[in-house]
Amino acid sequence: MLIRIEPGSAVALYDQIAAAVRREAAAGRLAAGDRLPSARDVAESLEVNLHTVLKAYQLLRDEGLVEMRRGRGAVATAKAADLGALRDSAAALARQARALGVGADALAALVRDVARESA
Amino acid sequence: MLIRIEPGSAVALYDQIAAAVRREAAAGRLAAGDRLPSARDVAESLEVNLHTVLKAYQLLRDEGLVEMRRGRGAVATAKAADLGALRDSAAALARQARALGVGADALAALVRDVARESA
DNA sequence: ACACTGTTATAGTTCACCTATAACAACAGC
DNA sequence: GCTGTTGTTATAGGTGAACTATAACAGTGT
Repeated sequence: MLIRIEPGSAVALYDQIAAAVRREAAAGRLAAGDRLPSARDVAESLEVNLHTVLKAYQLLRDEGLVEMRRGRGAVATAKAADLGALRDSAAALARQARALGVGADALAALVRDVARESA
Repeated sequence: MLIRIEPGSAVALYDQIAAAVRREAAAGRLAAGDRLPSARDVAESLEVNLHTVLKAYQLLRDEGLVEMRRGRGAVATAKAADLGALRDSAAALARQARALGVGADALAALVRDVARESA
């Protein structure tokens, strides 16, 4: 499983890591039960602190995409696989936004706002 | 024009203010040429620093939603009105996400990620 | 037993965010 | 032209999240 980050980006490192995992799930490359690479491995690979990776994993756990236990690691849930359809819809929205000249950050802010209203 | 914020929220104040303006635009309550309330007025009204409001306005300017000049204030552009259709699509996506149990923040992160890929 | 995993604790650094104050420059209206 | 309003720029300080570093702890699988 490939995780890449941009160290100089404005988005937090743990957010980038979580997003990378979400992307994998949404692309259908994460079946229920699949193990994520250990936090220590990812930390070493990305040259990042262990806690930063764990924070990303815990964020995904709060979202219900993975389950975590000591000794066993982080395991993808059934919910993770459901993200595929959502990603397709999101891509359609992104195309529409791009046609209107609306950037990624602005669109994300709008979506977050709308999603919170209906919550 | 009504702008409300949550002081204790995790999202930055200037982001909340910008989101409130985007919401107004997306709801069709901002025609091209309409003036936004002056930054000083908003700052006093929200009990927030002037710079915080100006940062929100400058963010909207970078997105092309408003134009700003000294003495004249911030004025909505034609692009602001186009957000209506986008908001409808975003609402549909939000419903789909909600059905899958995906939260607002996770959805926003996914959308930002997808939108950046296609950029 | 042993190596591996996440969990928790403590402590320090860095930097975005927010505030506060002040002066400056362009526009609108009288 | 004068005056008040507006955004712009500058400087400075406080606060908290993010990130790092190190260490010890506690389940899990082999």
